Amino acid sequence: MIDLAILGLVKEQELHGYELRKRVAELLGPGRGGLSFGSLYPALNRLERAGHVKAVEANTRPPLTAWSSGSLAGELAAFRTRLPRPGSRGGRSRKVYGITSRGEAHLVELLTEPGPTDERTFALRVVFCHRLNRTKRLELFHRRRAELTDRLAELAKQGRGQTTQHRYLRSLREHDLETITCDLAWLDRLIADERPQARSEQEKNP
Amino acid sequence: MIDLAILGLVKEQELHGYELRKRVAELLGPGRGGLSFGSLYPALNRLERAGHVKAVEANTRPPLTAWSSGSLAGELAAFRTRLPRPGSRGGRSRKVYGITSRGEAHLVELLTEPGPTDERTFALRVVFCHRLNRTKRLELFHRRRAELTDRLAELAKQGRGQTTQHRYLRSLREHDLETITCDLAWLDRLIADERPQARSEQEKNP
DNA sequence: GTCATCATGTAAGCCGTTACATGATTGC
DNA sequence: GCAATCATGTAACGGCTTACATGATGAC
Repeated sequence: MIDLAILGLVKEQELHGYELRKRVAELLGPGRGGLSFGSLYPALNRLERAGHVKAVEANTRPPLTAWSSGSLAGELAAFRTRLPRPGSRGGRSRKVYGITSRGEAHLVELLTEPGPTDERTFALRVVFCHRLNRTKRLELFHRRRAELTDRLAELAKQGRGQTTQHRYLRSLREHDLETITCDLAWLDRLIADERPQARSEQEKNP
Repeated sequence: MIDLAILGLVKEQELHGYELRKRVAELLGPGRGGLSFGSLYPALNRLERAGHVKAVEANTRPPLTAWSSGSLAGELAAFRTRLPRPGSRGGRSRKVYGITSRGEAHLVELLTEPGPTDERTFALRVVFCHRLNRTKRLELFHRRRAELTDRLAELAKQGRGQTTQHRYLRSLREHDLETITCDLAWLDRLIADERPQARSEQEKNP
């Protein structure tokens, strides 16, 4: 989880820990919680030792990396202004990290590897899935879809068994059903949007 | 979390660890994961030391406790049949737990105490909220509702900021919005159903 | 000069998991 | 007799949090 978040973000732009934390929290969004320094900094050191990221010189002009279309421009600006003014002092207290080629490969692995995935991780995978080619991306979506239909089946199985659950359990199960159905519809939208013609349609009408 | 699950279940019926695990998994439902023995048994011992549960003699005829209307009857039967046949041998290898009055008080605390609550815990609280009076139950629902509207506000705030997020992040955010809205609608249904007249209406038309 | 914020880290602990060890009972 | 399941536990480890320690920079 944490590795995916870090690699995905430093691939987009060189960052230091403190800023990284903010970005992760923002990326995960409200309800999926944040990330504490106590886990972030050790993770960064670990990734550095593993050669997935490397410390780079704090760059006054961070490279404009490829969000699809100059997105995050406001934040890039904010990041720039927050840099120490050029002549303030020689030493930098911040440690800015960039991704290595090993790190890029690892990022793709983290996005691709199968096995059951929790909500947070899947959300991050979606956010960074533009790093994959369409085939791999569709695999990601379809694997998730299969997982959800399995849950749906299990839910239905449970429902057939005990008919006389009490009020609140019944209500919870109904809501579970709703939630999974909603998630499936979202996935189907994501999958449908991968059809090339759909994609260009969408770009025509924003 | 684990304490809530254990106390809630043993309050309904005296149970041993192995069976308890199954019930918890079933209660949480697919997608919210299960509970390993490695955490369950230590938790039971801890709760026993704390006087929240006590080991009782394995009872061939478990007391019919108050699900609203003889629910879970099938499972009670299953539990009964799985008991060692009366004359098989004197010793029992299973340790059956029942709740104590201290445990009952603690259960209400766990259902009532404020502070941010994760999905699993809230689900369990809903399942066991029939242990609370209507006032406390409504407080539970309203606290959750407030939490969700906060998230909604934060989501809206984020959306106003960066207009040019890329495709997949935008899609994720839209889905987050959908999900929270759906959760809120569910809560509103739960809250509405607590109106006395609504409740009796519902009992008339099942 | 002092207070908030930025910035990096370590240490202790919580809560859970997997893997292992052990043995009784049941079904065939 | 043997395998599957029932049943209880321990040990090691994982991943994350909180709390603590430290210090630079900027705003007023």
